[in-house]
Amino acid sequence: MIETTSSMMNKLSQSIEDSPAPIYARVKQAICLKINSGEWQANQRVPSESEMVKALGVSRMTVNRALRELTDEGILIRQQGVGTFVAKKKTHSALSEIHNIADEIAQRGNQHRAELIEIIRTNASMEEAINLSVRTNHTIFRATIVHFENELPIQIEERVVNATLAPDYDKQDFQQNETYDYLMKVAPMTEGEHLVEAVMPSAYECKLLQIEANEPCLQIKRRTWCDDQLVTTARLLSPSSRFQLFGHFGGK
Amino acid sequence: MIETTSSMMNKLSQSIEDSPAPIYARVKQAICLKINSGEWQANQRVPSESEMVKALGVSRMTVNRALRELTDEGILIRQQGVGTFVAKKKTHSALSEIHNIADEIAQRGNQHRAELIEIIRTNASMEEAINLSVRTNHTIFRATIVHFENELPIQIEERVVNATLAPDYDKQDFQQNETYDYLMKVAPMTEGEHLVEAVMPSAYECKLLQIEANEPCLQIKRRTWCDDQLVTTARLLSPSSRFQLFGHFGGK
DNA sequence: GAAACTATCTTGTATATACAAGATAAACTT
DNA sequence: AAGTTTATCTTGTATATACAAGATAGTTTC
Repeated sequence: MIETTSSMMNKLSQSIEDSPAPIYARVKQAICLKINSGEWQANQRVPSESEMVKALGVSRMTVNRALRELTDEGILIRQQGVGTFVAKKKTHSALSEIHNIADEIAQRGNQHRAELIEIIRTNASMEEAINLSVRTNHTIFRATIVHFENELPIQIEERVVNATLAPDYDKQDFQQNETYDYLMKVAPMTEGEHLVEAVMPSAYECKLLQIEANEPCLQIKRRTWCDDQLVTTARLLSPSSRFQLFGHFGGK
Repeated sequence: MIETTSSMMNKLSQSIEDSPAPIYARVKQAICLKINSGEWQANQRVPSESEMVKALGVSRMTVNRALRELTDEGILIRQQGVGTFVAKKKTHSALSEIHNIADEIAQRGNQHRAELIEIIRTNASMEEAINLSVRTNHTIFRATIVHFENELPIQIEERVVNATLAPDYDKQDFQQNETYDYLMKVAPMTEGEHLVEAVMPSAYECKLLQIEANEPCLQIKRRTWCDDQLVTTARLLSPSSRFQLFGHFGGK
């Protein structure tokens, strides 16, 4: 069956019903929904601007902005005189998916164990708590955890958690690494960023990691948000001999 | 001396003289020039849209597009009802994008220069040439390049290139970093992977990078393919004080 | 048949206009 | 003096209109 343009637009017009978001953003959402649901496949052509104008009842400039921004974001590909097409999904680096070291270790078939060194509940800005230039004056948890792979220390986790969003963080079982699942449950991460550096560990950190003083470490600072609210920040420190980051891009 | 708005716009109007690029792009360029030259400092307020309209003789929507895109790119910060400000310069690299250090440095508004230390054409397996467990028995180029940001060494690039796919690699201008464009031209990368580690540089590498012997470095090993053929492998070494990896996921 | 032209589709840009909404300082009221 | 209103600045969005320019299919011309 050949899908006609009108059938392509079926639910598109319903999905931009009135909501607080601006129109161009709703148009973007509606298009993303079509793509993510699989209804609009990669390389497939999407309706032209004028068709969307007719179907959605908005002006062409509004549709144009939505399509242009999605093109900038790599979701669509446009060619003057030809049309607009769904871009192939970019497989971005596994770096963005290593949120949970326990899962990674399990995936390697090794045994994971976490050791809670310290956890405190305090009232401090996130900025004070971890050097990532963020301002929130909430009650926070500050935890230090050491992760083991087959009883060998592989990572120090210094985590700061927004206690307003995750009030029961300290009641989780740290040894079984329930903390990650708990955080995802109470405040599913919608946005995040990380900073990767090479650093020399302090003497105390060397002791925790059971490494020589001259071994460099990979440090990952990560911040994750849920709907514009900072949920948690983390500083992850791993000795280079036991931890590497691997990423893959392009291809299938 | 207080800088008046009119003096802020002095050369701005001259710099968008007619050229092939669209007007909004020329407005963006002119603003970037002001920022990169240091005339508009970080956190400083820039002229309002209506002021730019008057000064440049273009419509407000065109100025708005230029400012909006620069905001999306993290160059500017806008606040409704208040104004537009120069954002603090970000000194990190985007991890999700393909690495071309020259472009990244240019994007930061800094000057890039590359120095070719050595290039040889030889017959060896890629596996021998760089320790990444890859087998190809082709003729290869092996080059060592040092990249400078504002005359400060920021990265050592040890590159191995498949000479069958890129026969004229050694004829490119290394100082101008034509090599990246050349590789993309002869064998557009369709797939790649990278491995990130923290390492201690050798004495020779410290000398090339002009750093102390105890400074850890971020090492990125990268392999890129074009249609299942290995095009090039690279080992990129950057001192932690001058180079960080940055990644962003989720959100818009 | 081949080349040139044309109509018509597409996206890309530029403009004027309009109103909404956030922020701020001055003016006003109590 | 303290709070309220108002005027006015800012950015944010939505629209209609217009023309430019790339691509393509069909038509005409030679």
